[in-house]
Amino acid sequence: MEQTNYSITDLLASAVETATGKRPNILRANIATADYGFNAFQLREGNQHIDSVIADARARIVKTLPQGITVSSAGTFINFNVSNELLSQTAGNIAENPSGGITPAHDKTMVEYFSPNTNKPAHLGHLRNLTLGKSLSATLAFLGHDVLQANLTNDRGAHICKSMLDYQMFGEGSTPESTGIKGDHFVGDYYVKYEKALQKEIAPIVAELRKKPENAAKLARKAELEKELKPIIEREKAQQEADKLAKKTTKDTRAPEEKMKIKELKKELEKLGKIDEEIKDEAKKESSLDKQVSAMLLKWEAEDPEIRALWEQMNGWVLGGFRETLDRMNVHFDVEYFESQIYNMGRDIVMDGLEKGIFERDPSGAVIADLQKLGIQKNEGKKVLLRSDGTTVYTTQDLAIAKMKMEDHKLNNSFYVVAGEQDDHFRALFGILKALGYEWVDKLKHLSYGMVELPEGQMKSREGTVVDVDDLLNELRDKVKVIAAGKGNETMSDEDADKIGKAAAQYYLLSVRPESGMKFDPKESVNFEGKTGPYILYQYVRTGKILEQADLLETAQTKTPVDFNLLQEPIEHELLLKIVEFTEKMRAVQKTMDQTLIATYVYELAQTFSNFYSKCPVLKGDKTPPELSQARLKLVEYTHTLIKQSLDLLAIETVDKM
RNA sequence: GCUUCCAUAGCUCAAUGGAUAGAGCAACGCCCUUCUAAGGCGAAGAUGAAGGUUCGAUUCCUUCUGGGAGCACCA
Repeated sequence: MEQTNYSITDLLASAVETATGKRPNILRANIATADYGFNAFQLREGNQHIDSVIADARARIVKTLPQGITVSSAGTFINFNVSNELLSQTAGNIAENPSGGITPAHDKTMVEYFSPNTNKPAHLGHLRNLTLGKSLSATLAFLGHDVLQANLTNDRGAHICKSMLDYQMFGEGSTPESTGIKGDHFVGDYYVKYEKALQKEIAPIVAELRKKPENAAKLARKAELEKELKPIIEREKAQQEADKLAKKTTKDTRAPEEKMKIKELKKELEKLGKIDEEIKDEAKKESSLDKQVSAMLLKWEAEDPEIRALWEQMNGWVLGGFRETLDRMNVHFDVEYFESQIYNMGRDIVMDGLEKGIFERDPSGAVIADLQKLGIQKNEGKKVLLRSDGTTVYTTQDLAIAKMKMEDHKLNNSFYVVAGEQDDHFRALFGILKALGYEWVDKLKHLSYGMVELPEGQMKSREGTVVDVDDLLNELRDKVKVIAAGKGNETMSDEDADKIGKAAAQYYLLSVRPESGMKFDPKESVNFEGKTGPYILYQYVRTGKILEQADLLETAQTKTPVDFNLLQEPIEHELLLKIVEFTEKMRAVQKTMDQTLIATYVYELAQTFSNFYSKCPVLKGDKTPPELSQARLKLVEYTHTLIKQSLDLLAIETVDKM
């Protein structure tokens, strides 16, 4: 029985392997005259001349190629052309069964993402996290994993007590219901108010501290340095800009001593730059508000009924707010962890490690892991696992959760979707687990992603420069409605507008490699034209519309086999090649776990389709004969299926009308 | 100071060690009597610097320059 073919590159690689004994890496051709190719250097043995390698290989390969494929060569490449017949057949197989060319994993895999704090609403960083986590989960499921989506809510600690304290003082019994404010925003407002009150309280203390001779001296020196360096830095910047424009590098003519001096001054300024923060931190020690927060945290830990009741009430509000946002993003977790329930766990793991001599006890009584000794990092570094008062820290809990996850759910893989700020934390966590001898540690993976930055720089909740997820989604939804109305569509539902707006945001966030940071300009970043979510949805709507009309027209389904040789337009060939690329892309995703590959692919597919759409009428009887119409209709059908499939993997919802 | 990530077109981003480094936005010029112009077509525009490995480097290695993030009793 012949095996169903899902991959042209498989066919090609196998043919070459049979012919030459070597399996080359087949790429899509970069030139117009060929479809696929590989560099013949891959076949070379020793110092054989490349031309004879090519001639020899071609002569052999031509005998092993399946029907519908021809071979040629150009430069150091051996190239192939594939018939539309064979491409269509493969495309049909993929559309029928998109994961057919993938070896399924049969793994049980957990994806932990979101991980919010219950003191403020979700912001843009969380949206990148949600988008990546949700998409990773969908992709893993497609690859055959049995996926458990998990969330760890950080619902206790000093930061939670801050909003509690402020509410206790000024809340006056108001609630999200009584004020009409969404729960997470309601609580977040108290968190912000607390921070403001704190700044106000410490202002006089800060003023006093600034007068202390040592601080005053530092501050004066800082001002002096700033004044001195400002013109120099401005000149350097201007020079760099000018060089960039002129595409050259101007030689730095300053004397070496001068350069050294400037460098040292810059370093000194950088150190002094922290003086303001240091003074504030010192002032906070005097703050009655911060003392009250600490007292409240102690009461919480002692399970004081009044504090616990307030905590439960406020957390309930926040979680209710999160639930709304998550529902809107279609995120549903299978497993929910709460820090309040696990923050005390992990002590036994640490004590066990201490007994075995893996950890050490600090003179102060704290238990620490020496990261250098454990071979986790080259340079000096220590991590506290139990505080000197015996209480646990973040790392302690994470040791416990990792173990709990692996053992309770018998996982084959455990992904943590967490921002790159915590790269060191995960390196240490995994290293410590390895030192403790847990053999499953290799199954833990940190999917790290970069910060989302605004044009003004990093988002800071205290400075009110955060982009709130709910606000952003609302703005996008409204913008979509305005655009739709401008195009004559006055009746678009809120639901569709919301889907299109979300697609814009999600696609933008998924179009950048996770590890790199990204800039987000609220005014410009989320467009609706060009390489965007709405563009892809628009092409999807077009495919759907054609298929719908075809259904209406062809009341009697033609049973004659479709003749794909009727497809003579270059763009039809290109579209087939793009459709068939789906399997290769998914194999790459399987290897790299990088969903942005899918984002790129689905855009290219949509773009190729759009080109096809403008050049090749499908259902215009006067221009397109029925047989050709039928063949083109198949291309539309395959495209429709694979855009939908790809968007599913990105966790982007589709609409039927735009 | 140490660790780590990054540097590609005016801007935002692509490119498993392979062919002429791709897109989108912005700016310029065309195309709606044609399945929805949130569209299509055209022209213009780039690998931070210097070395090294290789038949071949945006990709790997070293140094430099510039940016982000992190550096034990927060999470």
